[in-house]
Amino acid sequence: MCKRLYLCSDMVTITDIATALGITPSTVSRALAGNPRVKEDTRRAVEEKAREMGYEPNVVASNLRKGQSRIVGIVVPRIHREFFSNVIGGAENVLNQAGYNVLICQTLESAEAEVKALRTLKNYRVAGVLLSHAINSLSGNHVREILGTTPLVQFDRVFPDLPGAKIVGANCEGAFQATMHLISERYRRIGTIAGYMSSQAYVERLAGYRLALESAGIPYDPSIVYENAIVRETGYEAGLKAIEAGCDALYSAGAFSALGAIDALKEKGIRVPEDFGVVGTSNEGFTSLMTPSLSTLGQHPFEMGEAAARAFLAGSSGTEVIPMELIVRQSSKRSNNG
Amino acid sequence: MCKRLYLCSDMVTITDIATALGITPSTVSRALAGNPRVKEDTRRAVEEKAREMGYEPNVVASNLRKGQSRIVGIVVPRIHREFFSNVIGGAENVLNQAGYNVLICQTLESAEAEVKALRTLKNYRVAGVLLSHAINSLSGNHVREILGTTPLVQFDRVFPDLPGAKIVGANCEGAFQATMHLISERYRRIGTIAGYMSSQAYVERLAGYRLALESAGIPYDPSIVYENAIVRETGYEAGLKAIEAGCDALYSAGAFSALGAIDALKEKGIRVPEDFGVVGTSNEGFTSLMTPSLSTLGQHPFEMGEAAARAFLAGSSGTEVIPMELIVRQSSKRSNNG
DNA sequence: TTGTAAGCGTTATCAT
DNA sequence: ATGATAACGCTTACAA
Repeated sequence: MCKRLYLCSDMVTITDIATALGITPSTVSRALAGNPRVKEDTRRAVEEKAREMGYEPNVVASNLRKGQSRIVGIVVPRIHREFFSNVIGGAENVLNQAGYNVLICQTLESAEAEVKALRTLKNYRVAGVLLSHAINSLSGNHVREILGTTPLVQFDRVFPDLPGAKIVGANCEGAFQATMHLISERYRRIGTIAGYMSSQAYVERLAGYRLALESAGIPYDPSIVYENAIVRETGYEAGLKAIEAGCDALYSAGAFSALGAIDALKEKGIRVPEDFGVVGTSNEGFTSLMTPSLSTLGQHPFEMGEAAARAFLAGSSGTEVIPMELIVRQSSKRSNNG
Repeated sequence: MCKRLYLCSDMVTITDIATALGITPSTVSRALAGNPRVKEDTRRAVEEKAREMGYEPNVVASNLRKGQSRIVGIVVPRIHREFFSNVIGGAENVLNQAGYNVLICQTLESAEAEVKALRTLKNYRVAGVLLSHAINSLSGNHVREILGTTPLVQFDRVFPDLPGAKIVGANCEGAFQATMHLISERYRRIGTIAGYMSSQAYVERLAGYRLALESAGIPYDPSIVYENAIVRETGYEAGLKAIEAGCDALYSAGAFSALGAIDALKEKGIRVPEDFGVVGTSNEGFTSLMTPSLSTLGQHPFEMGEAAARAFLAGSSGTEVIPMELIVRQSSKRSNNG
């Protein structure tokens, strides 16, 4: 019925190869593993037979025996966010080259889903975990308790109290720069869509914003700090409030929330950037395509992913800071009649 | 040194629980697996001890023993494309609920990477594979040879000759509708950015485009069919050529290529939609945000992912067609003056 | 250079 | 209801 008999039985084992060759599984294992303690002839014979029989190694068995796997788990809030999918891309890039595969979990910003994902990864005895926690996530202690001794690299959204490698953006410096830019463009009442204060990244951005104001002699006004989820809808609401509050600019700690704010401004007939300046955060693809194009504090997600992967591979436990880069586009650039 | 001794040794096994309780691993296994053939008291004792010792099951061992895993591999060209990350999201949604986890691989449109990914998944003895092949991918036969008897669900970009479940968009109907829309908006010389003819999805879109033209009595003109990669740059080039060729509209089989075409039109001072209509494919987020906003043939990636996952779970081998939906925005909507 | 044998942690079969 | 035992496929001392 079936021409290539070997391929059909599907699950060829090293024992099958061994018996076919009249040798033992150990030798086959060694030959296939590139162990030098095996005759050149034998190795060739084994390799040929393996190919002929369509052998594919069973990494499950191999992992069990070796007590380790070549899978790295990546846990992110949502994979369809460009920022995160690029982080994943960068990490995968480095990890694949090092012989690792990647198991991706998304938490959809749910703390319970995060716990479940971490537990699942632990149960697979993954070699390590790269984590960016859900916005309202549990404490660092809890993560550590689930993960036990599994190596952990945190990125972007990190628990500062949790030991181990961390890759973070230069949030404070970046927000400082973004806010200074708005000031230098002669905006004077600058509010901020600050994000969730449960996450260190947003705390730092707020700090940078505040620092910029104060260094320019502008008093910090908590009434125009909008602590919100950084999605389009909440950005829209913050935009409305900022208008009410007499703001003429907003620094948003997110990109989609900046978009929402611009929705509100357009709706109210307020011109951007002439009457109102907006700078967002994260260089999502749409930011350069919308009208007015959105000035934004670009992160380097691909590099962040690469850095996280390298930190895992190196077993590092330090904190690496990835610079941010202010990309000035239309939404914050007043015409030059200064 | 360490307070919670159990948590520190990290790898508690059912044998540890068994000895701690003075029973055998078999009983512990049964208790944990919810096997009814175990006394209620014992079950409770085991569960408590397991919790107390911080036991986490070793799914690697379990998988090896059971000869199957609860991992489903998903292979896509690039995860950062919204279309694919939404497919993944939909599939993950369904699969997680069914107790499966998802191993994601991206091929970056490279046939070799695809082979490697499939082989890796096979080596992990995944329960199944959901695949959207790289644009210049190998033949269906080759896929089947690598995967052996591993269940396969193809989606979006499928090999028609390969047996098994397929989830596809209504490409022909959709492209027909998109092109008819351009015709009804009184565009008359309509070109197309057709994509790679090595992929069935694009072949079908081209067929739909052609069908629409012919049904409207417009001759099909191969000289304004631009078979290209559907990225922004090639879209730009196609846009330039379409202008040269005297077109007044383009149906693009991709979204980014439509964007590129509009780049070219803007550069040449040609007004969209007044002088030139454009419809793209795939409802990427940016399409609604750009100016002019891009009319596009929306797919339903999330639903496609769900359908693929369900097809896997059901062991189905039929072809399911996910409808497409024309979203008319500015880029193809001429002002209403007759 | 190769074979023998034990074991990774779990589950399934067969006894008891 | 529980225990003993083997097995999943692979790796690795240790022995030969």
